[in-house]
Amino acid sequence: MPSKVERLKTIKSIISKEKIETQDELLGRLKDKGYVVTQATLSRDLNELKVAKIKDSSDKSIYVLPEKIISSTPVPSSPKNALDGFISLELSKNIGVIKTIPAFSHTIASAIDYANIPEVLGTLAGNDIVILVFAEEVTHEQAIGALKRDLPAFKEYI
Amino acid sequence: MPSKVERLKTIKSIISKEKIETQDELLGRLKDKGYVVTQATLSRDLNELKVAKIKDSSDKSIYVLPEKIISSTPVPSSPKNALDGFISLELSKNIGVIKTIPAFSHTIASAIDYANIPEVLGTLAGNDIVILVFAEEVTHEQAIGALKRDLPAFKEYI
DNA sequence: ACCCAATTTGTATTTATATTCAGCTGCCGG
DNA sequence: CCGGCAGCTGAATATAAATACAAATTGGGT
Repeated sequence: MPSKVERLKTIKSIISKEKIETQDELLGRLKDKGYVVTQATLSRDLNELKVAKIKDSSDKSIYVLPEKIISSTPVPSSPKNALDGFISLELSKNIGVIKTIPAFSHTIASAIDYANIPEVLGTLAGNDIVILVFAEEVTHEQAIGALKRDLPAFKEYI
Repeated sequence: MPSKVERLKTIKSIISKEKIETQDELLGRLKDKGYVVTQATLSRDLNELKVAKIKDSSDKSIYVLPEKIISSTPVPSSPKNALDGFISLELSKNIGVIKTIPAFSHTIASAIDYANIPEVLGTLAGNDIVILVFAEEVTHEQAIGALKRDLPAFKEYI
């Protein structure tokens, strides 16, 4: 009788239905259902299930199943040619305007999004334009510096 | 000198680019960038950012930003709550940037449009972002106040 | 049934993370 | 200018989770 497999299924079931905050808590719920194990085993089970611990609103940490998670692993660098289609960048107050070859705007916008530049609050792509919103205190020099820093390909263009 | 705000942004940036396994590791990367804090502060920062810890392939636990995680409460097919999919709001001068779960931006933008908030001149929705343009003299506090006033659902999120 | 190897588990411990408490700083109202 | 309040932080500590190690269990293959 594959007791472990059943236990894993039960764990998934519990986690999907209740807000579990600690392994000890889960331990108790498992005991209710007849599975008596220790915290060590549970830790290994959760690892095997690749269960994540996230913070919901508010202040509580709860376990969630991996099905709920998008693109888990960060990739160190973006594609080399992510900036193909770039034409120009101009700044006005806290807004940046990138002109692109038509249809290239989305590629460039996501490259910038992906770089997750702290100074850039967000991007919005049109057909041949990308609008960048910079954080309030960021100067034009800092903005350009940040783009070059986190998206080295920019150096060739700016 | 909003040192904390900058630190939080840097944390987001680091987490999005590197596989960070522990807070001590993140502590070191922050020190590299000039932010010297203790693990206690970092724990509080991560809590504030609602950073999750997930297990990637294989056996490594890494931190990920909440943008990567689908709201643990399944989304109603016909959005009961107009703000389903809302992730975050940041302000810069007279511009507001709302991050959303992909494809939810238009729903949220129309909710804001529909609320007809006098302080909001207009909205523009991308894929996972909504840009708000505020009237010139509106302060950040007034902007947030107006959103909560005319779109009570916002209170749960901001 | 027996043996061996692999898997699973518990105990004790280490490692990682959260929290308590106190001190500091900046700001607001008087 | 002062007193007090709110936010931020570090040091110390408490709590939670992961792991080293050894013992127990399982599942063939003979």
